[in-house]
Amino acid sequence: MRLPLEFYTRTDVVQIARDLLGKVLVTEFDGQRTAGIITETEAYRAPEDRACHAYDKRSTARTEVMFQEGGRAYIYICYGIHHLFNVVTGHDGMAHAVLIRGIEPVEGQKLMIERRQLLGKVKMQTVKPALTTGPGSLTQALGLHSSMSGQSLIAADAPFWIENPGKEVPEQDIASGKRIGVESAGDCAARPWRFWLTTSKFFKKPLL
DNA sequence: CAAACGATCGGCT
DNA sequence: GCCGATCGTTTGC
Repeated sequence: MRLPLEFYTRTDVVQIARDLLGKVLVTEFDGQRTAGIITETEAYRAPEDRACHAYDKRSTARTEVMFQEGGRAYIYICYGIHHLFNVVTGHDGMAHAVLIRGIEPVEGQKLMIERRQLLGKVKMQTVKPALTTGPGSLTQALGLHSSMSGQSLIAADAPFWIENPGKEVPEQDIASGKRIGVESAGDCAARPWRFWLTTSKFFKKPLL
């Protein structure tokens, strides 16, 4: 079943980042469906988290969606090329989000490979970790785009959503460490707000 | 209006 | 392990 609004509007974004591991991210539009188990996440928590785009309550045209009620997508472009997918959480005005950094394909693998060849100019022919590991890679595989930022994950006609497959992820299968690429965030850089499923091969290497 | 800067990726050494 | 690509957003003058 799809995760309900109440899953996203909880106030502890770090807990939500943990809870998203093992859940299934599904995209379905233009008659094409792809899905993958979420294997790696990072929590971002404005206003005091310097690594967050909405740090110090900074609201711009780009980050405005982060301030809305949880249960939407915040998708932005990084390094001019990569579209990074985040799940907005918390109440209206909170500016919390979880970056999805890795998925393990479970549906539409062929389509994922086609999209990666087209958008990422990779020559991959089979499913392997590089297909959907890394925040910029999984959005290509799932067909997600920054133009979809602000879309609801709850609406009946949503083009993408997250499902609960029903099986619990054992606590011992979850590891945590520093977030990646946020060295300039001062003391916030040390926060262990990155989580991954140790039972999967679909997460990035740095383990601390 | 100009300039610097990324929550990265993939190829090559 | 290192390095260049690439461009929308933000910030500074």
